[in-house]
Amino acid sequence: MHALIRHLLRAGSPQGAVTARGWVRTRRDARGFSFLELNDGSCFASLQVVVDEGTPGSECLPDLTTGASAEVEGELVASPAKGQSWELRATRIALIGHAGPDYPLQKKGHSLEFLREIAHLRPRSNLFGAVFRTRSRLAHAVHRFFQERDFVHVHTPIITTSDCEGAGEMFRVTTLKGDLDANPAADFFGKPAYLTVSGQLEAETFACGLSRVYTFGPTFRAEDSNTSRHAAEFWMIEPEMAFCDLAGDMALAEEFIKALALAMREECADELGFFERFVDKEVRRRLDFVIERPFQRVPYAEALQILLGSGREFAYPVEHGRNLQSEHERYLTEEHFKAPVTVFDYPRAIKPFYMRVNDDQETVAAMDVLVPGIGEVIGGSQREERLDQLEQNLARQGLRPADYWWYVDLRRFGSVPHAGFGLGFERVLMFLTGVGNIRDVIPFARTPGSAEF
RNA sequence: UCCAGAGUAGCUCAAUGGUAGAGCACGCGGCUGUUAACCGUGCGGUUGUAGGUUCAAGUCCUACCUCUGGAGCCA
Repeated sequence: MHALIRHLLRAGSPQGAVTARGWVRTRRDARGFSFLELNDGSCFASLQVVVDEGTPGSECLPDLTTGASAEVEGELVASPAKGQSWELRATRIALIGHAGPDYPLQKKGHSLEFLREIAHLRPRSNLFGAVFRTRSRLAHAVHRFFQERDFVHVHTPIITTSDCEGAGEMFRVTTLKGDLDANPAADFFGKPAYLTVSGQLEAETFACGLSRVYTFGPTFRAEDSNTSRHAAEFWMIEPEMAFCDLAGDMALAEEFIKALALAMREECADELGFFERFVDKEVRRRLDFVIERPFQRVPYAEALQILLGSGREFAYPVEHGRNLQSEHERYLTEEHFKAPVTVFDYPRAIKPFYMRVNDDQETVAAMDVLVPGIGEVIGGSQREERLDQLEQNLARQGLRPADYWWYVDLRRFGSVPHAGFGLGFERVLMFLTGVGNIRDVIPFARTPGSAEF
């Protein structure tokens, strides 16, 4: 394989006879020679190529316009000018792929909205190169975090027949034509099927056998929500631990967030510098905040007292039995505690059936991790492991135990306390990069009315 | 889905109801170990779509489409 530019730019000494391949960012012509900026996406920087008049292949120079692809052989030498320590002095140059004057990406910056319309070309821009290198490294960091702790990666199904999981509207998966509800038994799976909204219930079955598991895969919500934080298809990470209570769950969640922030700071340093300069000046400060400040834990009831006693006027009233609003969450983490915060023991009435009922019968062992700038990044709970209590919870929410027979079975055979949480990968990327729109941290966003690519 | 804002050249944006402009991109010429190069010059338009008001609409009115921000739902 030819050398990637990131390796060439890390050279410790001059090198003869190297080959670089990439896309032309810009060309500057001087008397008797030309400068080419060649970028291959392997790192943030481009390689400056110097092409003398008469170099073999230099007759293609007029075609080496912004966006064209090229191959350059030459010698890597120390650059005599400022701006780069190494440059490639070409001994042979060739055009690989032409890019005409209608190439949409220019040398100057583009708006994020415009780049979304050319999502097939935006990987060639500085910002999206940085975002997707970051996404790749952090995905790796996610796996490393769990693998180092003996978690087993489970590929939970994408297609599910579990309706009403309570996590939002679902996409129907069907091979039927016409009226889908006329005869569901004739459908491919013999009953209505959907794209998964969560792998949690399936992950619980594996935790109750392999002890510690996690999922990391695509998740689908058919909600007609049009915001900078929602996508119809996104990637979710859901660890699940047997023999674990809420305290253990919170500890893992806090450790996980810190580990990702640390990975961002240490393994994506170039990209972080770019995000800090051009995207969000506060991003590094937020990372340091999460890495260095100890997490604060506060029960929901106490959080309400803090909010009520704050003397602050909130747009939404603080009321027992209601979910905390984004503005409430941000007050707690940014102003009151000035630290990342884990709120736990939420009212039973606002949480789903699978969360474990506390002894007070009023609250459940649920927790949300809040960070500055974003609010909630993780939601999780200890699961209800007692058979009678789970059946009671299902009935209370109008669900039929028969529809959850295999989930209920876990409580009949060797049931154990267990707990887990869920975290949206794109939401975390937004927090770590400072990028403000979820459509810009996922390669090809699926949102209502939009699935072009 | 609700509320608000926006839609003018390839891109980013100007334009009191009265002759649609600039910068960048692109073409041509010049200059230069250049660095989002620079200087000159040229090209570039069904003003989102469809109606309406008016002597006259980019501008005012109505509907629709698309995008953005916020809300709800949530991850």
